[in-house]
Amino acid sequence: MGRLPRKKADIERAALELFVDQGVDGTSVRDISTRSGVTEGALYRHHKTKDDLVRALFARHYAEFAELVAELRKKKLPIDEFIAELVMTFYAYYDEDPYIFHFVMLVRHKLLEEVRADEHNPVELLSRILKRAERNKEIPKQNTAITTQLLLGMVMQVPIGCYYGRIKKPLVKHAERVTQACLAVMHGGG
Amino acid sequence: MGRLPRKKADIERAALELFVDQGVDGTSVRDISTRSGVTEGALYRHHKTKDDLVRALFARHYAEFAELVAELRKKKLPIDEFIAELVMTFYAYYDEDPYIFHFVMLVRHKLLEEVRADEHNPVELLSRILKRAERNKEIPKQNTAITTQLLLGMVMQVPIGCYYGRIKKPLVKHAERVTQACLAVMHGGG
Amino acid sequence: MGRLPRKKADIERAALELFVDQGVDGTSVRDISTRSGVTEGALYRHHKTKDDLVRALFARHYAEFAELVAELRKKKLPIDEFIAELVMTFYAYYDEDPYIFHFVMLVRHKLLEEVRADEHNPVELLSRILKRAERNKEIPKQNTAITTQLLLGMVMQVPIGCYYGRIKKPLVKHAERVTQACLAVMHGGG
Amino acid sequence: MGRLPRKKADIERAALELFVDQGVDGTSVRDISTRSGVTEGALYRHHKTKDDLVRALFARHYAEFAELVAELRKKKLPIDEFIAELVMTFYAYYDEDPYIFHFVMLVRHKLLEEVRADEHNPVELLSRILKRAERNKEIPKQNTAITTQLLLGMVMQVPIGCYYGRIKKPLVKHAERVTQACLAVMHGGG
DNA sequence: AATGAATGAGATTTCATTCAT
DNA sequence: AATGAATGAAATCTCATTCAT
Repeated sequence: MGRLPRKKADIERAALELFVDQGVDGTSVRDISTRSGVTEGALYRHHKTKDDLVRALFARHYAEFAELVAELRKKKLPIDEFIAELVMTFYAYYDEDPYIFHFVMLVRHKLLEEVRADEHNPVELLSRILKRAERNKEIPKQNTAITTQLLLGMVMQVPIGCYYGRIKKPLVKHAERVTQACLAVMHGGG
Repeated sequence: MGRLPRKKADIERAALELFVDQGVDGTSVRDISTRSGVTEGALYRHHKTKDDLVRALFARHYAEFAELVAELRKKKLPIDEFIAELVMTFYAYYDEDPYIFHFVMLVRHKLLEEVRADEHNPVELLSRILKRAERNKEIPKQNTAITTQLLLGMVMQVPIGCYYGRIKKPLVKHAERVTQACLAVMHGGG
Repeated sequence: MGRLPRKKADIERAALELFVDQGVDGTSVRDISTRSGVTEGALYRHHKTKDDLVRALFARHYAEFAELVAELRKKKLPIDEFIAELVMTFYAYYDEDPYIFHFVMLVRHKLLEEVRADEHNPVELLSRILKRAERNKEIPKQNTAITTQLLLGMVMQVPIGCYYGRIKKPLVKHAERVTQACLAVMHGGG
Repeated sequence: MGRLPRKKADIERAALELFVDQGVDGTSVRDISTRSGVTEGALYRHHKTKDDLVRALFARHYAEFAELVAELRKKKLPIDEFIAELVMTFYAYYDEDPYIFHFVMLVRHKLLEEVRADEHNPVELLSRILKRAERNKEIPKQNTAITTQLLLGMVMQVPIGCYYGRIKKPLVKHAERVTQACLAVMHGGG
């Protein structure tokens, strides 16, 4: 066997962090190689292009998160509990590694189209959950498309506020407040 | 007799749209010249550098919006009405030209630091408004930093949902629902 | 207007000569820029890629030559005179600028497929001419596909021998001998 | 018990074919490893460098062919018979493995200088044979340098036509016609 | 012998900016 | 004001070769 690909992880971690801190276009392959202590060429053994690296990171972490959500769905919880657990799961995930969250946020504009139709897409998923809750009379009749965006906006903005130092870590401490807000919006109707 | 500097406007419009669609770093001066039908050199007649063009666009549109907000503040409305009008103003602004809205969102990370202390900074502004409302007992005691992010998240996410076709235009039609959600969150305490 | 593209010709000439002397793959863009006294980037204003430069040079010179042949065809000469003039035209062309000839020879493997079906393709053309001569009883019945290759081989090999110093310039001095050989092969039948 | 060094053969065969199809510079070590199903590093177990591989292939196959020609010379045949046998030998060689033929043609420019003085060099050889035939009055007085190129051109062009599908395999079937043409050119004088 | 990750030098290409026209 | 060729620096990517396993 050849050498173990010990530096692959270093490259990917450096890339992830730099992408978050400087943007994808703002990060050169040289930046990545400098930060990871690996030569530029090494990146290309593991990923065909820089763009491929971005896609691979996105796909991996997006899949990871989708897995968490899928597990949660299997429990068939009532809507309120589902939201509570979703927020908690999400924020625990964030607390463990904020970079992953911010990276996924950062590139989803470019790459999400590729998984748009995917039912693991969190937006799509939340939308379906809300529609079903509406049918089940768990929540009042409403424009669920809007509600989806409202909940999403709340849940996702708090980590962003955290990144900018406006919200204190750890996020899980705020999960209850956010959940409460979500329930208020959901049940408020419209 | 001086005719309008139409080319300048063409350049700036092309730049604005490309920046939104491809990102700032993802848009070359050549892209701008191609889309605007003006040569590359011409850009430098009107803006010292590409970065200057970005800043000029941001400053102009951000100032425009800040002006709207400033007018609103002068009215010294009760918190609920202020939120209602803010959302409405914001969404009317979006409906008039979504590109401007998305552009401002896009570059605020990079450029807002320069105006961070600015009280027109929407985050800062909303934060202050909420703190005062809390002091005035208009809303219950709460972690206003969190509430700020929650409201912001809701208000800003809806236009994004619109960009991706999940929400129907015009946005002003959804202003009431969003306002209602904001009030519920604000008054819900936590 | 902008600067005149004065250096475009320099770049193309340098490229042509280097391609012949070192091969296409053996010639770097830096080589071209050094020899032409122009920066590397300049090449990319006039040609999208290095490969495009190769194609442009080939297309231009191939077309030039095809034009010569087309003119010749219009004269509707008897086969012997046609061959005589073709060889003479070809060698005069070579004497004027040997690099062009060698360049076209060099890259035809890669690029000729794009013009394979083209009736301006000299191989195709010669083949047709021979078939018609056969039908007109100007030459005896034979495998014209083979004869085409035989004539082609003779006519093209002499310039190559010239390149390696085995044949003295100018080539036109040898046109008669080559013509004579062609006629012998053509009329020899088989 | 030593099993055959099959991998070495696989590498060399893959290299040979790729060199012909894509050129030497146009073929990377990685291409060779992919096509041969052997890893990149393995190549360096058998050949010091890529260039060494090229030289080894050339030397081996050139030597093979030179051997054939040497045998032929020993027979001291009259010029006409010599040409006939040379063409036949050459084409049988081609029919057995066209890739070898094309490879030798491809790299002879670069590598033949090392064997330029070599009397097995086909150009040199043919040239000497013709000069001697001229001295022996087997053929009329002529510019043998030109005649050499003419014969060479014919003999070599037919395999090329075969490569492009203009001539049908096997080549040995065309040997007689080519020989006949060679004799006509040789004896035609000039 | 074999593997394939990693290196390091260099190739091609991009691009904001300058400048002769 | 405008043009677009040219620059120069830096970006992305390639690739023969080495080396730890």
